[in-house]
Amino acid sequence: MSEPMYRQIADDLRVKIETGETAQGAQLPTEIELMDQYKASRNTVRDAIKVLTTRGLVEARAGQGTFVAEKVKPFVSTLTVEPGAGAEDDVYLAEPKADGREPASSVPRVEIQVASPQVAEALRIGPGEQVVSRHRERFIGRKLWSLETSFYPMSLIEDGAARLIEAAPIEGGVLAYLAELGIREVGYRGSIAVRPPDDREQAFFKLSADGRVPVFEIFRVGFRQNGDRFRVTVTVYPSDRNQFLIKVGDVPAAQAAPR
Amino acid sequence: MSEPMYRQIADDLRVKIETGETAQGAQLPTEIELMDQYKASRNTVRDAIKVLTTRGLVEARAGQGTFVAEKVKPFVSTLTVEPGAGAEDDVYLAEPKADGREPASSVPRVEIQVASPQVAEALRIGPGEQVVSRHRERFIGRKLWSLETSFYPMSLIEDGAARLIEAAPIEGGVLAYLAELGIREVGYRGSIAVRPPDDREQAFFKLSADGRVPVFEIFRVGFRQNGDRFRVTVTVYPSDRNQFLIKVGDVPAAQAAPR
DNA sequence: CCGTATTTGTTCGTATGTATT
DNA sequence: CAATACATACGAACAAATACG
Repeated sequence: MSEPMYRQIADDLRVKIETGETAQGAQLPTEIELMDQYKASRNTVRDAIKVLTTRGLVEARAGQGTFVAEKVKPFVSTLTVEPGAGAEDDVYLAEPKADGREPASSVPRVEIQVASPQVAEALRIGPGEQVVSRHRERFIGRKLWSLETSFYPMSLIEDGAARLIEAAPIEGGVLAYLAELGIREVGYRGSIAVRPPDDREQAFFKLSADGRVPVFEIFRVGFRQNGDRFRVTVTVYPSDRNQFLIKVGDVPAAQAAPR
Repeated sequence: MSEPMYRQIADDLRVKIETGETAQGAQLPTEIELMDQYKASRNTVRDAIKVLTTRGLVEARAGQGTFVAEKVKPFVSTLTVEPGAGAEDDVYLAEPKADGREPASSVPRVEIQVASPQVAEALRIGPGEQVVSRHRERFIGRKLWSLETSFYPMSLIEDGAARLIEAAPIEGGVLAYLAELGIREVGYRGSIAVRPPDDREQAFFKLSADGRVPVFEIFRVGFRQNGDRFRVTVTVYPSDRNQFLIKVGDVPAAQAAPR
């Protein structure tokens, strides 16, 4: 016939979920019960459930059952913040504290590394040159929010930015600290891509092991007055609970209507 | 012991693909051959391949075989284009014509619709009010690139923008046409999210039926001089072949180093 | 803490259907 | 039409995680 049985079952269950007939967080019928309902074998029922799992509609937990996934309220971050505006931290982001959720960061892990080809290219330094890497894990409330790594060329240290290599937060933000030293960011360029998470990201964000939930990778290059590139920041966000805003030109201050 | 066999097989194949031992576009061993190689049953081998399919690493074609997926060169679009700059079409995007790939659009499908709650909210019109919807399919070369729908409040038509309801392209772009009528966009706000594709999108972009490849949804609201919202544009891109740039402040004109 | 029942996870075997060459 | 390769479907068994008395 036309549609295979497992997809028909999946579709039937999907409709029940999307119309709310099966409530969020509620348990689906067990595989045995579904076998009965649809007169199908256990493997076929499982194939149907796998479709829903891949779409993120349900979550199966061994020993417990299969449950309708809870929809998470996305974090909204603004990408287009005028440089130098405000005492921002390592990020260019206006944090999503609007609805009372306050972002926080781990103490940075600071390393001196040989620049990866991508970072070297972005900073316009030679391959094999060293950079300072400052890596942090960021939270909102108790929720894991993002992984962020900034890379600075060693020349900044030689120019006096010694605190960059201290494994401690720089209060007021790195940008403010560098500005004191005369290194001002006058603009930045960013790219936004989506890719499957690597193992580290999967573990940190507790993403499903099947790589179903991709991550945003935001790659930013900061420019100083003379046009030099003085910093690269790579931030990774799970795509299922994040959303980004951009503003261009004159826009009223009122809140956006996301999604 | 620990790792199930199908994941071990998947991992082994993944490494072979990522190291290039199995070249792009090359055919994987058939399921029968893999059964032999790994001393596993056909179902187990298929489970392993399903993992790779979900990650987008391979593509199975019935009757032919399973092949290593070709990596597509992403289209890069700039999101932060100053309004009024250039004669852009229905989009706010600087098109990715840099590498000789020219974007093209279908003739718009124009409809008068009752605004969805989201569109109504974004345009700040009452629920149930009507809007003009202009929907287009966009290509780069022969590749499917994006689906775009713009919504305009009916009040624009009453103010003289009659050509908005013609099912024909507006040469020079809608923005330029509206500007002639004194309706100028002075800024916009956009949101970027990622979600699984719906059936229409899956069919149009020829995305795998399992919903593995999510789509970008870019939602933009345009503002005019008086702060009114006069247009909402929703553009959907497959996330596996698109990437976005933003520029803020002073950035040199040179090309970015994406990814 | 232990044992048992329940539920999903993994693996096998087998048969048949469908797409492609 | 036949051969090949993936897709769907069933049945069965055991493992692993969890819940509960």
